[in-house]
Amino acid sequence: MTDDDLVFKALADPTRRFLLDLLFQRDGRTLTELESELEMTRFGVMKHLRVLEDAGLVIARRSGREKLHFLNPIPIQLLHDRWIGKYRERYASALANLKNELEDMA
Amino acid sequence: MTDDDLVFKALADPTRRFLLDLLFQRDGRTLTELESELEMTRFGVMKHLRVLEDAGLVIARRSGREKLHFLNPIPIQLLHDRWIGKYRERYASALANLKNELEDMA
DNA sequence: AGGATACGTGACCGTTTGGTCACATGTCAA
DNA sequence: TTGACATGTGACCAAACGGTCACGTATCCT
Repeated sequence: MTDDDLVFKALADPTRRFLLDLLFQRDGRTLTELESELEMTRFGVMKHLRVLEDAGLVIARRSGREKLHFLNPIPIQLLHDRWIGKYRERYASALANLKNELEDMA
Repeated sequence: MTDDDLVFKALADPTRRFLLDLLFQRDGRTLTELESELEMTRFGVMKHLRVLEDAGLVIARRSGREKLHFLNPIPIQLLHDRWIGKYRERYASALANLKNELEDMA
């Protein structure tokens, strides 16, 4: 499985995107803290965090008996650079074409 | 299921991303034409195209006995605007912070 | 020391997903 | 009009996924 695929798959679940949002608001939270924001058992949240870690979207650091979770925006940046960007360019050129057609009609 | 979720889920499969790439190269292809590029039966490809259509990433038009498929970059643009963009900003500011720290060390 | 706290593992289970197939419908062209 | 072609439907199956639970380990605090 390629890196991009891990990231795309990780982003495919709404609970995981919500976790990213939580960490976006405030970093360095523990598992129990994140769990308290979700209607789900600790184990479910743990599994999701695992997927996010494997994709590199979350980086965790042990501190005593706690595990602190941090957001890593770099995979999303890379995804954008080598995949999403080109489709946005097409969107832009599509808009430009439409603009030209409208002007030709006038 | 929200629109964003449909798009994320559609993008989560490598075969579907490959189909988008094919349509990005050249639009308006028929199902059989797309099938010939994949190691998969026609039915598998049909299912994937269905998912892409439901997410709005592909728009199809019937022409006689053929069905022509077109790429629609707008959902990706929207996804970027209201989701991916903010994580890229954090990436940018993280880079800026790193730069500052390096300069302070000098 | 010992109880409370925070996290981890493996098994388990229902649902979704990716893929195939038999069969059916609509369309073109001689 | 008949045969070849292009797409569609529903059933089916194995694998992956989302989620829970019983149990276990490490750490803190008094």
